[in-house]
Amino acid sequence: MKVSELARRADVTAETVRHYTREGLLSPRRDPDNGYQLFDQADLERLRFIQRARTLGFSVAEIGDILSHADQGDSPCPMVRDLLASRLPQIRARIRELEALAARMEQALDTWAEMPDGTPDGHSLCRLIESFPEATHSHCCRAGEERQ
Amino acid sequence: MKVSELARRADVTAETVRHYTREGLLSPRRDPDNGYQLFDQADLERLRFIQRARTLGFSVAEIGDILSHADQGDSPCPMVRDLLASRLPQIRARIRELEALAARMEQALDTWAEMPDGTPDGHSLCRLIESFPEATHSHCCRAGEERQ
DNA sequence: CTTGACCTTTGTGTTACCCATAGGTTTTAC
DNA sequence: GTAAAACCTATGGGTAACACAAAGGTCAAG
Repeated sequence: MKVSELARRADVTAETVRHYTREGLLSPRRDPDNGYQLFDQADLERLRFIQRARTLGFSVAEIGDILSHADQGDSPCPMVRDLLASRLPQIRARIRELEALAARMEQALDTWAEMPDGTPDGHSLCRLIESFPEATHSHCCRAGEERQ
Repeated sequence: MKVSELARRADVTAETVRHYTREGLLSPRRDPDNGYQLFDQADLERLRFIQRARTLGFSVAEIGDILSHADQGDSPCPMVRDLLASRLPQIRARIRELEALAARMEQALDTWAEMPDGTPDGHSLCRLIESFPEATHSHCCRAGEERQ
């Protein structure tokens, strides 16, 4: 099957398939006539494996390591477990950061509900934000990013 | 003051100051002799404003909008409130995603604790991940990224 | 006068893709 | 039979918020 068919069967975009191929996670044969990439059933299973691993929080690079380990006949399972175990506390920390962010946002909205809109007077840019307490050096907190 | 001093006073890196300057959030004077960027007290306050806004989840581009609004004499406060109000549910959604991710990771680790490490036999890449149920098309869930 | 500490600009890397371009191929429809 | 639609290719640029390295100018101290 060609790129688009593989992509459809795994419910990803063709671009994603090409991306994984570029990164070496998939290695399709080539049609000698036209140079098209040809995937088989094993590639589909491999792609589904990649998707499952992604939902477990593995990066594409990590999955590449896992796969090439497995391709060489080594069991990647210990690596997988270690990666997961070390990632989990990071995820938990990230959740706490975002909860703190949400709390700050809510507190800000509550506080500001009672405040007038300040027209900048040259001294204050936006009293809403200026009145907000400076994060007491929490070093680990980044603002929330969102996708799409 | 020069870049490094401003950075030190606001507890950010000099690179961050240069970044904000490149993006137009800061507009230092230039020393006519050597071309060095010169910041004053107002820039320091502006930078602290930027930091507070960042902890509230605003992007650098959004803060740029807020600041140039304010610089033109318009009150940015309604914009600020709207942005925050629309961002908050996204943050909450992100938190739910990460909690689901953490739960999947824990479930995987629990399940795998009782499983042997599988050496790949050509059919299974890694039983640990292959045994993991495929995320039932949750479309909105990305794996967790972390910083440093 | 030479370190060393600072400054400048420019360009590259990070993550996981998405999108645009330009052009070749295959399939379908009239 | 041929032309348009739908697919394929490779390449390069964009995203967010910086970090970092390179190559070179500036400045205070010893």
